[in-house]
Amino acid sequence: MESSAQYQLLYHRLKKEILADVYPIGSVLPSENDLCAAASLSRSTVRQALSQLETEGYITKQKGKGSIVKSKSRSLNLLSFHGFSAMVDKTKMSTLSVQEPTFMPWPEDFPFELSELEKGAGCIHFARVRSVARRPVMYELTFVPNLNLPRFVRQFKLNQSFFEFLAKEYQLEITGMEQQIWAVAANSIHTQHLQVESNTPLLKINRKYHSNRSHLHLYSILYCDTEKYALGNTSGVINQSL
Amino acid sequence: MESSAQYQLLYHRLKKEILADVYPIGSVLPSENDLCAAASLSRSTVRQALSQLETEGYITKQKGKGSIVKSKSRSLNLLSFHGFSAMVDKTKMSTLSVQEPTFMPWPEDFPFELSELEKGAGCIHFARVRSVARRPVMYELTFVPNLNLPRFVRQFKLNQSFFEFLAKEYQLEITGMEQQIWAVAANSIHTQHLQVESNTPLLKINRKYHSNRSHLHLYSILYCDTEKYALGNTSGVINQSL
DNA sequence: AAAATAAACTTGTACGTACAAGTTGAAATT
DNA sequence: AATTTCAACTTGTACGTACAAGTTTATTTT
Repeated sequence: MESSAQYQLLYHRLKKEILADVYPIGSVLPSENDLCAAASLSRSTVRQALSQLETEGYITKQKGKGSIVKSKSRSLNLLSFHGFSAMVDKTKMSTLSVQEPTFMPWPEDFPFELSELEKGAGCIHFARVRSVARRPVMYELTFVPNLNLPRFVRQFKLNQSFFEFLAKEYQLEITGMEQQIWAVAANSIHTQHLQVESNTPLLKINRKYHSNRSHLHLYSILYCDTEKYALGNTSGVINQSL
Repeated sequence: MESSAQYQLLYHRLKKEILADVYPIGSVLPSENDLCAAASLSRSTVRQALSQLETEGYITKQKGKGSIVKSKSRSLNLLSFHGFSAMVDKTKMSTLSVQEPTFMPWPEDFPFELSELEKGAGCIHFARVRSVARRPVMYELTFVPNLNLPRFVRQFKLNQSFFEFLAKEYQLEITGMEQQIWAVAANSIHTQHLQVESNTPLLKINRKYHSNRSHLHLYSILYCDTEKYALGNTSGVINQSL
């Protein structure tokens, strides 16, 4: 962490504590004045930290009441499976390795444009199948340019979170992404991995992730069986008021 | 406009001026000190307005340089068609009315949960087909609760932008949305409107839009033929957890 | 002329004060 | 006991100061 600003330090601390359930969802954070006293900071500085938590969706503030913890992450938004009414139980999710991480040249029909830097570096590729309640729902192909990611092939285990691994091992954070979405008919590869009949409609998503290393992008190709679980996400600033 | 706060007034003024090309994309806003002097405000207040413009994606700030206009809207991200490499020519897009706006009760199998307020109000419904280069690509069903939207049925023309109409007529702004996405096989209704063969894979998207009126939501059901054009979007700062 | 330096900008961080306005619960009144 | 009132919270808005740090332009020096 190289953020030396006081409000950034407080922001990170509060975010960690929210994620660690020190302040569970629905609970109220200490008041601004309490945070001032505890951290020996001015109210302006404390408010700057809280403001960042608010814009990132972790808390909502209510005049007269306080700062209420809203959610523990805003990234569920990007790629989460939903049942028809309730969120899928995370304990029922599992990941199967289809292709262990290997170093290889970029595929010839790679659907994304690559920079010269990326082309020259070659890529690391792996593939996984995600299941919910033992039912395969997503077949995911990931491609990473081999740029300053030492020991990746050996150290990354496919059953762990890819993004968390990148953050912990390389201080690499995902800052944004572009995606394109199609509906396609399942071919023989998909029928095998997703256990669906041929020509079943599948969601195909091509994703390019941007990171805090300006020239390093990650690429994913996803095939999703939405027969039972829809792919859901949320975007923008949503007003609460349950 | 019922925002009496000074920073809100400045925020709205600057936003309008950005949209009106007083400050085109890439240009630099007046410096914070200039804005202070011009509006007789303190720098904190000016910074609060600029901060809001920044989090909403209108400007980026750069230390030492200034506030640079980034984009004129943040909602195009939500729904745009892409060709394989370049954006589709907007002049080739057209809209066909399938169902003119009519007042009706909510459908019995409506896929979203409705509040009691919305249920009681009934809904306004209309449907459109969007085409790119004379090829139908999207069949869109829209449902709006009949809440304080006078003259809607009479005044809204289906070939105009729905969101722009709401903004201009009712000062209604879209602040966010939730969506669920499926891949489905085309049935007889879709084959008719989208001119595709039966069982063609289609993208189905259910959307709930949130607005600046906290109890007013808009609902859309979309069917997209992605044979030729993918549905693309970009999302800003996101977090890990995959 | 070229390079180093300094001055004059810009935004970023951090401190402080004061009061407005919404919420809550205890105290006083009925 | 029920209601009203008020005090003690909470966040929101707005003002001010001071300095740090990045960028650009003008000046001075080489």
